[in-house]
Parts: sequence; C-alpha cells; structure tokens
Amino acid sequence: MVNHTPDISAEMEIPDEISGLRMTRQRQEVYRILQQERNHPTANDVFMRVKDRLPNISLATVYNCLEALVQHGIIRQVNFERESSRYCPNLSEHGHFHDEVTGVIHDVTFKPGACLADVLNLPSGAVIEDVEITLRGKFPGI
Amino acid sequence: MVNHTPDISAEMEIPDEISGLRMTRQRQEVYRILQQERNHPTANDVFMRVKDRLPNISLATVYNCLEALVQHGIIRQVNFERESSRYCPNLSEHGHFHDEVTGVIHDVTFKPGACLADVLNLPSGAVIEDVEITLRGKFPGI
DNA sequence: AATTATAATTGGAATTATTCTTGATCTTGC
DNA sequence: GCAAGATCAAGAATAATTCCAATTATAATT
Repeated sequence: MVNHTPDISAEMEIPDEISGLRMTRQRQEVYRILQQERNHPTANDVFMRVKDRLPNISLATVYNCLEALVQHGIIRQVNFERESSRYCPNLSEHGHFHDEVTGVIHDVTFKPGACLADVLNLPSGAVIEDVEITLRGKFPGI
Repeated sequence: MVNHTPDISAEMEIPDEISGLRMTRQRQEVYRILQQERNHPTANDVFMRVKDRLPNISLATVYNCLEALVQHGIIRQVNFERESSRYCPNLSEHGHFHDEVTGVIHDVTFKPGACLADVLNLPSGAVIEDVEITLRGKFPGI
C-alpha cells in the first residue's frame, strides 16, 4: 500500500495520479490543503483556503474534488451529528473526539492489537466495510 | 433511573410526564410510534405513521416532539453519514450496524464488561459525554 | 498537429432536511 | 375564569449539498 503521509511544505509535489485518480490542478490544491490543515476542515473551509491559489475555483468543484478523493480512498469524510462534513487525510483507522467547548476535533487512535469485535456483539455473518467512532465531550477544569 | 422499556400494544398507556417533559398528545403519539417501529424511523417516517392518529399534526411538530424527547433523554437521535436523522427508543448504550444492501439498521450491543477505553487511546483528561459507533457493511452470500 | 472523445470545472439553479417565525390554541397556576 | 407560558400548525427561510448545462481542459487517435 502506498503511503500518502504528507510533507508539510506548501510547495510539496503532488503526483499526477494517486490510487488511479488523475490529480488535476484543483484536486492537487484541495489535497494539499488537507495535508496542511490537519484540523478537519469542512468543504467551505477548504474552498476559502484554496482560493488563494486558485481564485476561480468554485465551491461545486471543491465538493467534486473532495468526493473524488474520498471515493479513491485518498482522504476520509467524517460526519459529526448533522454538521457539515469534514475531511481528513489521516487514513489509518481512527475515531474522533469532538471537544464541545472549543469545537476542536482530535483523532483517537486504537490501542495496538485492539479489535472492535472484542468489545461489540457484531451481527453474525456481517462483513464490516467501514467503522465510524465519534466521541463528544470536554476537558473539564483548567 | 426510570425504565422506559416499552409495551408493544398500540394502546399502551403513556404517562402525562416523562423525565420532566410534559407528554402532550402529539409527543405521546410520536413516542408510541418509536416504541412500535423499532427500525429507526426518520422524522418523515414518523410523520407519515402518526397521521393515522393525528391527521392534523405537522411535520414541524414531529420535529419538535422528537427534539423534545431527545433533549430529555427519552429517545436517541442517530445519524448515518449525511442521511436524515433517525430516532431510536433504545436507551442502553449501543452502536448501529447499517446494512448497505437492505438499508436495515441493527442495534449493536457492547459485550458485558467491555469498555471503550480498553480499545481506544482517549485524549487524557477528556470527559466523554456521548459515544457514537456506526458500522457499515453487508451480509455476504446467502 | 488536428480531430475527436472523455473528463473536469463553473456558476447557478434545485434539492433536501431541518429550523425558524408568527399567530393561534391549549394548559396550568392563581 | 383569566393571565402567563408552553405548544402547535403552516409555511417561509436556511444551510449544506447536489444537480445541470455550458464551457474548458486533457487524453487518445488519426
């Protein structure tokens, strides 16, 4: 499996193709922003940021690019309640902790060796295609 | 804690008040439908069903009732991807398995004694207020 | 290199789920 | 019974997202 772990530089090279997806200029720039903004931006966040480099890009294109990247498994789409979808370049299996107070979203990794089936009574015979674990809470005290 | 486990009868009595929420006729009927329809209906599903008994009820009222019930911890709201919210009278901690083929949603219970913190690296100091676990997949073959 | 075919992008309109607003109606405490 | 407050109905408004038709870019073929 190819490793898409990012370089932080704004000028990082992005290949012409990733996982079979032709990386057009727009897709490159959208992807680049996700690599830089690790705070789970919404489509609109990406749109505003990307306009610095592609002033004529449209919001529809941002949605299209994000969808293409998601479809090809290059990024992940994350939903919290009914809020706008957020996007995440972290492909390793992980959940999210949503800080109610600050709105910040933290990635939550699995403990090594941990397996969901140890904790849940999965329907027998079911093949799990995707798992979404979302925690909501806060950091009390200071 | 009070046990709201339901009776299946369409004529089951619903008290005038639950958890401090005044149970108006509309709220009673909405709640009754959730007790009967254990398949995680959407607000619109509830709306269509409830019209049998309250022909003049509006969709906005169904939304209001559902929200009031959720706010008072009488039912739970469950979101899958960006689809319509669904509602669930099962208050015990559980997740959901969403069958991609049939669209059916199965409750997924925790194994006795299981604890999320055994599996996840929770952010230290975080107090978890709510957990949402959603699985998507299918039952292959017959 | 020109032509054709295919895919991507734009901008705006359309859609969908949900919330808001306003006035009417019901409930409850006095 | 009456005032205050809560709830309800109906439709308008909103927000996120998708759709659509026209244009542009890219790739494939001659």
